[in-house]
Amino acid sequence: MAQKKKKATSDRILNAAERLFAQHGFDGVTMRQIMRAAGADVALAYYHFKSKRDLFDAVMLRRVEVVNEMRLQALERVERSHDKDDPATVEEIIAAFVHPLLDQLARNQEEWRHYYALIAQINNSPEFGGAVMTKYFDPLVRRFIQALRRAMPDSDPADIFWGYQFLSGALTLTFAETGRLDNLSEGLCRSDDMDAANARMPAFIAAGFRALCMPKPKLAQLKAKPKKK
Amino acid sequence: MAQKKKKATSDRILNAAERLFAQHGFDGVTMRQIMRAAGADVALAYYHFKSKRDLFDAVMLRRVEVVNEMRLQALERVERSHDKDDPATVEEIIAAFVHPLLDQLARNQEEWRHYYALIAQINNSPEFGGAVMTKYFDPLVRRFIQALRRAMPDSDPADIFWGYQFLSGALTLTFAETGRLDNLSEGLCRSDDMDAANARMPAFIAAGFRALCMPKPKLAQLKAKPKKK
DNA sequence: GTCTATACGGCGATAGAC
DNA sequence: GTCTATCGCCGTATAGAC
Repeated sequence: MAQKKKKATSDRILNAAERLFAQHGFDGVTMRQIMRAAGADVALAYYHFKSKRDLFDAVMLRRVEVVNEMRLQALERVERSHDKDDPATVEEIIAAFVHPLLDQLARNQEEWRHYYALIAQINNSPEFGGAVMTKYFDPLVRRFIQALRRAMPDSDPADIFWGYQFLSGALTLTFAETGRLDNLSEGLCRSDDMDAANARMPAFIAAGFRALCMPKPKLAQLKAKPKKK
Repeated sequence: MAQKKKKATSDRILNAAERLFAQHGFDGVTMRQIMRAAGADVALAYYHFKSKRDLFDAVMLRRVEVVNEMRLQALERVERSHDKDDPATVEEIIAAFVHPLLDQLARNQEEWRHYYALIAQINNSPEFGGAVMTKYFDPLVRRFIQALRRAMPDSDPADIFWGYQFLSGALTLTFAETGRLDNLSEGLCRSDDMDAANARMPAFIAAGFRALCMPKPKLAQLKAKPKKK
């Protein structure tokens, strides 16, 4: 029961921290606010997590393995259904990258939305963005980039990296749920409508990749004499 | 000379604040740090700008009219070179939205890069994102969305708004210059290479819009009998 | 316009009783 | 595991001399 209670408390701390970090940023929140929201004393945060920065890392770590595993499995499922003569399409690869995230968010909104909003902030922060995103996500991203390269074998690698940059920005802004889309569309679209995002993003992004990596002149040239470089 | 000096000081404060807000976020910076970087006393910040939040707004305002005016003129130039029978293309409209920003950044990097990085953070922040971006940018954005609607007259308005959301995310992450692209590509691409971004973004985004708003069945139908609607 | 001095509260973090 | 008490420091902001 001591163990059970420990788990419950540290989870409550993580939940409160996740929500508040996502809403106000790392520096926009104090440990006292977090612990007030968690319903426990400040000292307990330091007992469980040692420091504010370590608490932040714990918040990041808790969910990252779950989503990355889902996405890896989605990619492997796509790859298993193809082979060398029939490579996976760009659409399928992008969908494997995007859908598990948006599905999770659509189904488990209350539990996951703050985590996603936090990722959106981190991804665009010069202070954390480079290092934290690289650390937690790039191993998986490299696998997806390899898959994209196989799907577009004559593309310039730089085009694929830039395409990933655009994908990453589009995806994380969708996570941010800032309400701007709601304002702009005067209520026609809602930032938190993940079904709407899910239905549109893979088509949008895949078309972008194709235009970037396989523009029509190149495509024609490619058909005429393949494997030019 | 008193006036001259006043301008010089408040500009130095704005420059220091812009850089530090962009690097660490609004709450990640203190007035003392800003004024140390500006080489003046803390009290002067309050004399010139009244409060930290007002200083932030002044930082935002200083440049926003410049960039929005450039983008508006680029759009009007595009529209003037077309008419009802020959509407502007999606590529041209997106380029008018994106190019002035990236050009400015490529040419005046030292002066403008921190401002852009700040926009990237704001756009993805639940706390400021919705309100601040709406306030400063949405009037212009509405004009671009009207132009896009004219370029794709049979599209679902919701598709255009979601496309804009993806565009906005891709654009601002490119501004953030977090260094993640550098890590991921192992030096092949550089986050601050605005020529590379400039060359790729309009093609990528325009293709995305087209796939979203004018999927092939619709496109064929459109070609078969133009001037529908 | 600029600086000195200062107000008052909240910050992250820890020691130690229970 | 949990709470009380406390440390030393720094936050935003202002009053008033020059």
